[in-house]
Amino acid sequence: MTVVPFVRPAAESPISPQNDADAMNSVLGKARLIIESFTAEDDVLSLAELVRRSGVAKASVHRLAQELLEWGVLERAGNRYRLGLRLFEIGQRVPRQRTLREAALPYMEDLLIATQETVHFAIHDGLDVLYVEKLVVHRGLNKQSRIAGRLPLYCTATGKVILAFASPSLFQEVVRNGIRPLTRKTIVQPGLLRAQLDKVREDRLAVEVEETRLGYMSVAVPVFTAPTTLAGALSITAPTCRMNVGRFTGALRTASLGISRTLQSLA
Amino acid sequence: MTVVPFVRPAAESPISPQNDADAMNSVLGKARLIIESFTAEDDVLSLAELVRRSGVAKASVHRLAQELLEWGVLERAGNRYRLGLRLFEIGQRVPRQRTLREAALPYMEDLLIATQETVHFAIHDGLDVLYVEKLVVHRGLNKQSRIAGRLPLYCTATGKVILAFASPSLFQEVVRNGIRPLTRKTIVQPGLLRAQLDKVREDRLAVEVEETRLGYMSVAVPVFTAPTTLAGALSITAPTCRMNVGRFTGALRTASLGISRTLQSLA
DNA sequence: ACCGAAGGTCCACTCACCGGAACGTCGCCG
DNA sequence: CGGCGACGTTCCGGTGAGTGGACCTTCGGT
Repeated sequence: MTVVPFVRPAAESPISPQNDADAMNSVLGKARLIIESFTAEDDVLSLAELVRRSGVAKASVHRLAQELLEWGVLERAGNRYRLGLRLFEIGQRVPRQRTLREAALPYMEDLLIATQETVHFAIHDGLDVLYVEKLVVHRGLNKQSRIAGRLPLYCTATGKVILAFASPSLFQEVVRNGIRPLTRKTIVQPGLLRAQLDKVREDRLAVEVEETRLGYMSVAVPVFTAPTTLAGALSITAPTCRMNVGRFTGALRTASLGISRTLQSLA
Repeated sequence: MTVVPFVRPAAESPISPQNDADAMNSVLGKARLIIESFTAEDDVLSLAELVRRSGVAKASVHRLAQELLEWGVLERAGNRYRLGLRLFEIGQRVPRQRTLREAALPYMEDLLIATQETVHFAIHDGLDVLYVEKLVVHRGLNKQSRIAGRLPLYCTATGKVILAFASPSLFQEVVRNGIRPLTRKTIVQPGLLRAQLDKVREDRLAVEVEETRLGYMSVAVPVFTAPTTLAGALSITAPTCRMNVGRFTGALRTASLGISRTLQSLA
């Protein structure tokens, strides 16, 4: 059995300021602590591990787990627990995600075929980009990003698009929150970043060069629901050597227009 | 404002036997009733509508909604509610769905390119198939199936695969539960269905001809995690006139083997 | 001005929830 | 073998989180 350290990193968690302070004297708070004990890496947890991670009393975890089990939000795996299918099912009903995905997916497939590189569609959530959809070409083994994964706004091409078209206060908040470099190429000077964002707004195009991961770069364009309102950003990521900004930008622009049109027609 | 009838259909709901009987005297039960008030069609609900649909007292719905709002499980849209992004995010962490999706998606893209028809990956859940992933070619406007959507086991190609390789008791349960035809071509005689399933097991191939929707048919093949254990089923759906069983079967078999290999390698 | 229906708030009662403690079981080690 | 620690599970009495009826305000229609 894998030994798990007592404290969770809890550094990147954008969930809430009071992580376990007063969330505990409400049933929903406890349920939340239990459910959020699962991560993409540790997806099967024993009761004892749940107790440790959530900080909820053992008897309570046990009782709540039974109830979540009956609901289908949790499942048993041996005598350990994992998140259940019902959660996936409900998660797919989320309107923001569903409409964007339905509109974007066909165009993303076109992009994938045309470029043979990884395609992302990301939206704004807190201080991160949240990947709503991602398509990879065969054997592109990248554990870097995953669907519903998060990355900072400041070091991704999609994030720069979102920052560029969002209110200036978001940029300030990002700076105030601190820019932690992911690679030695990550842009950490707020002034430099701001200058880039001005250019992004003008060109309707953002680029990120090995700022998230060495050896890889991305290009992103905005996707609008209405002429003024940004829905999200569409990007292509490729090894720096294979990147062809000009060609990819054209393909991205075409796809972005198609998605915008689809979104507006079904609104 | 749309008028909503007081009682929900509640016919197809595989959620639970006691729909609102004693689920109400537990916080989680109430939260469940509230969350499951949202459907793919009615995805934005007012407080009053939530009260009507869930059957929970107004003050309680209000209080719980605030808490779910803070969590991000619900979002506000004006002064109405909808399911929130956090739910999508958590839903994508569900292991069963995530590993299958990651393994299957690239091969499904190949299938889409090769056939230019709708591709489904479905798994078994209760008496239904649950679509884990779905790819459609451009402008294939089909509201019939959607990701995380459900259809009965007995009238889908994927469902027949699952029935064929599951324990016989599942077939009995399906029959006992009653076979309601979706079209006039849906097979309703248990004997006939059982004979088909025997053939499916032998051929490792299932076909459905306009049994779900007139004008459309599907072909499905099994996907195994281990030589004995079924992971799910992979299918292609097309208008009857365009269907080419022979060619599509070959493509499906290839993809199925690829997915199986990927699944086994990362297990 | 009146009405009905909506969202939101209040508050005293009470029962669902809590969690410490105890129990049965497993695997490990001396 | 027998003791030990860690685990999953169950029990039960006290209590405060949760409850929901009543109430207030706002808004749109007549």
